[in-house]
Amino acid sequence: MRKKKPDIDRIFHALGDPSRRAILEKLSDGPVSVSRLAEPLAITLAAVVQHLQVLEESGLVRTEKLGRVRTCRIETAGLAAAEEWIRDRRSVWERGLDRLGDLLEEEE
Amino acid sequence: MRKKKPDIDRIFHALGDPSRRAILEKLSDGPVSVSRLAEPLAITLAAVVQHLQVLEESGLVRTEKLGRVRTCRIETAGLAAAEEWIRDRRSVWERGLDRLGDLLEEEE
DNA sequence: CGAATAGTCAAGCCTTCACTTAACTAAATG
DNA sequence: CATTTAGTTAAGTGAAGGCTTGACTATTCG
Repeated sequence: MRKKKPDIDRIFHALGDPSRRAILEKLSDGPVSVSRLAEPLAITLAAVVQHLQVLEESGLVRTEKLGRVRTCRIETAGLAAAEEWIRDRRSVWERGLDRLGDLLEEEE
Repeated sequence: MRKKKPDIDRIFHALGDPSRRAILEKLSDGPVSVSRLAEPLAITLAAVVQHLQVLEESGLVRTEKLGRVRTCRIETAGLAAAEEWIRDRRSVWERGLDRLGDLLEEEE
């Protein structure tokens, strides 16, 4: 059993919120400061900071503070983990489809 | 502007819950009845039914009732949409990395 | 220096959410 | 027919979640 999971639980929880996904979308264009991130978002700076905390704890975002500006960037490893989880579910299922309605169980 | 989303919102919300992901994991081995789905899950049948509703409304699962048994199966299109969203974020980011070869250090 | 800028922290407020219990319907089985 | 099996629905509860306000800390600028 592999124990070294990049916290799939926190990752998917973080991805579950639309504001957080919006942040990631913005961030995928490149590193952005917190207030710049907040600008288009119809919510308070404070709220953005809270989302950022969740994103950082889940490993989806990395931030770094220089002077009074905190710069945020996407951490691809987190996204990759989520993508992998999904791909796994899909591929197992599609392998199952090869049976084409057969009631035989798997092997392996 | 673009309205043609396969309900990314509901999909990621659905994926955000661990019980729901457990259901999907089980389902990726092949179609299963509701009560069989509930068996390993430390929650009530009623709770499972509710999760199933969320999963079905999000398009991640399709169900079909024959007699008194409802059979559930994974709908790969939903998973594919989520996977695509993630891949998009990643690829845009990685493209950006090519342009700006700025300083970034991996920490472990 | 004083003022503006960029964040941070802590309560508190609602709303949403997962889950339970309990009462109920419909189909298979003895 | 009576019972068990499989699922459905409704109502309620407690906890978590997203967001706001407001007070506070650093840093940069005129």
